[in-house]
Amino acid sequence: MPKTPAISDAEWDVMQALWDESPLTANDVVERVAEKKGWNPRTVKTLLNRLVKKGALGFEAEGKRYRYRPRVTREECVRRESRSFLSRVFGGAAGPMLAQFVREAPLTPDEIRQLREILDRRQQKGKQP
Amino acid sequence: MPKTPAISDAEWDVMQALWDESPLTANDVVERVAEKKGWNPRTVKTLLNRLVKKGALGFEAEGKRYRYRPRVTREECVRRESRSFLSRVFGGAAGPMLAQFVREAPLTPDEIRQLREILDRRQQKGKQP
DNA sequence: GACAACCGATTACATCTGTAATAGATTACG
DNA sequence: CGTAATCTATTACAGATGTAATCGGTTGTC
Repeated sequence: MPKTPAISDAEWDVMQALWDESPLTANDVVERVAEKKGWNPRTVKTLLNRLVKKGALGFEAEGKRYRYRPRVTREECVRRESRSFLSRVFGGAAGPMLAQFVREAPLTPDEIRQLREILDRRQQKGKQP
Repeated sequence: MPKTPAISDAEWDVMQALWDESPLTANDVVERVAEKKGWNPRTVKTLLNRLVKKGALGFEAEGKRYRYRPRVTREECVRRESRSFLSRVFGGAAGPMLAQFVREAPLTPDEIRQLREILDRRQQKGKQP
């Protein structure tokens, strides 16, 4: 497993676009994130470059342009960010964090049902060792 | 409501100490976080200073030393970080985020029960319009 | 073939962060 | 009192970040 590099706020937007669909050319990425974020296309190019340097993205040349694609999975990065968030803000205690969100986050009835199911399954697992 | 300033990783450790107990002198804070984090006491002083400048901490002089205390609540900051984390990593969708954590986070049976209860209450609320 | 358009590479630059060290004021000790 | 110890304030400094602009090569256009 390649260690997932640190990915900054702005860089996340670029990664998300490429996790949603890849490979993409720089311009493809610009189309998907630049206007949404109010960024200059140059800014997006810079971010792509940095992400390549960090090893988070790779690319193949296609004629004079590049086609970028992730070299780290979204899951790895999500896990890393989650751990970091959890330890920074909740001292690593998932329970209280979840309690807060489950109490306050906007959730559809369906999502509530799904979460209950997941918890049910976990509870069952715990019962029969 | 004072806008909560951005609080960096290292600064969170200092804030947590002061949210747990305040006011504290610089040395009190050093005692609580420096060794745990392997920081030089100077580093803690720097962080205290920056947090004062940011408006996250206030202090009263007590003789030649200061007694620091938070000027923003933990809740505000937690909410801010949570929103930021959620939108960066999960595009703002709390449902999937919770699903992932509820599936993978280490939770005690008791925590699982509590989460179920919270969900139950929310489900009830939804039923009676 | 000349010039414009486009692309990636390099450079810019102010902030923020992590991590201290030094300076200056003050106080406590001998 | 004078000197050392102790505080806070100021300064340091490299790396990360946000946000671009410029350089240099390639290509498409007339």
